[in-house]
Amino acid sequence: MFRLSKTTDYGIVLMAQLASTPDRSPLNARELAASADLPAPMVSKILKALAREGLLISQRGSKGGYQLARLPEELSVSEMIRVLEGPVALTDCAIGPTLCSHESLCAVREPWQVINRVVERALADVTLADLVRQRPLRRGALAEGILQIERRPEPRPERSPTHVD
Amino acid sequence: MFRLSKTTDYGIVLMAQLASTPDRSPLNARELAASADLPAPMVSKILKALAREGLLISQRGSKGGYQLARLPEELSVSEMIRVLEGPVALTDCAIGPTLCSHESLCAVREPWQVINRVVERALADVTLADLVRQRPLRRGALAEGILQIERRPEPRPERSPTHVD
DNA sequence: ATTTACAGCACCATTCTGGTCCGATATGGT
DNA sequence: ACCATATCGGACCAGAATGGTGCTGTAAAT
Repeated sequence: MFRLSKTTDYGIVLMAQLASTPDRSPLNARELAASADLPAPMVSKILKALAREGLLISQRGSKGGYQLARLPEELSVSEMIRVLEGPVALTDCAIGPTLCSHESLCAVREPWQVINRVVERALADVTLADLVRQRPLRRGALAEGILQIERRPEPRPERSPTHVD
Repeated sequence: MFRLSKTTDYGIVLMAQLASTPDRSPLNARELAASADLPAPMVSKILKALAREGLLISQRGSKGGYQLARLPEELSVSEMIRVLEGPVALTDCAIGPTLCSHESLCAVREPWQVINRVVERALADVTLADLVRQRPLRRGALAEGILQIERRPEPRPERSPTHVD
């Protein structure tokens, strides 16, 4: 269905939770799970991964917990996705050459790389700080595009297909 | 890994193949599978789905096959993805309200909807005609953004994390 | 009537995902 | 020193989704 995994979804919610806490004392996994209403073992697992990858700082022992490793302004959605989900690659050939055996035949490779870069940039342009703010977007060409989209709700009408799962 | 399914990937390649054939006589599943070097039963299944959803016109019997239902300029990548993969929804709450039980707690819902719209629009702005063309992009604010991205290869340097699978 | 080729559907193996659990280790407090 | 608290690093598991196959039926052309 072209969606992020729950792991990533939860992970970003947890990061946002950490970013929106006023003080910077570490929060432990149980507290975070409770305040986000997510399954505790799952939360624990995700936090571990985020710490291992350097997006969170972990503190062991009593009074331990997790803190953001950087300022919310310096943590992009793209990076969180990459850490939890792996690299953004809509198709195999979207990253680079010689990953797909059909290269010589397939004419669609290069356009995919462009599309991929657009999506990645859209995600890189939103930071954790934007997520916990009311009006979410600020800088960059794509942010401008976003605002334009918000103004005109349906620029090119496309019928919603009668798709059944 | 945040990627499209093979079904969608193949489907778009097949659509592109049909868009790039000079004459508009129908191509059958076997021919398409051979020229794209993809497993024939899989190709057949995907073409059926595309025809059922109205993106292709099927012709039965001998000399039958598949044709594009519309001009390549009128078939967007977003639509092909939606037909083959389902609606674009990066998270559960990205579409609308009351799909997620955490709404009252979660502060991240609205930003996700915006991000989702950006991604969807990026995909809606590229048509099948663009995919089979050399210089792929034309109109719209996002297309401009894409060209800008192409000019400056790495606008905001982000370290590539030492991620292992 | 025969051949060609799509339509629909059931089926299967493998992988991925969401979720759980446990022993080890580090820290703070008593 | 000891204990409670928490993270760390695994293994582990059930169920769903994915990629891929096969078969029967039906429409069209010769």
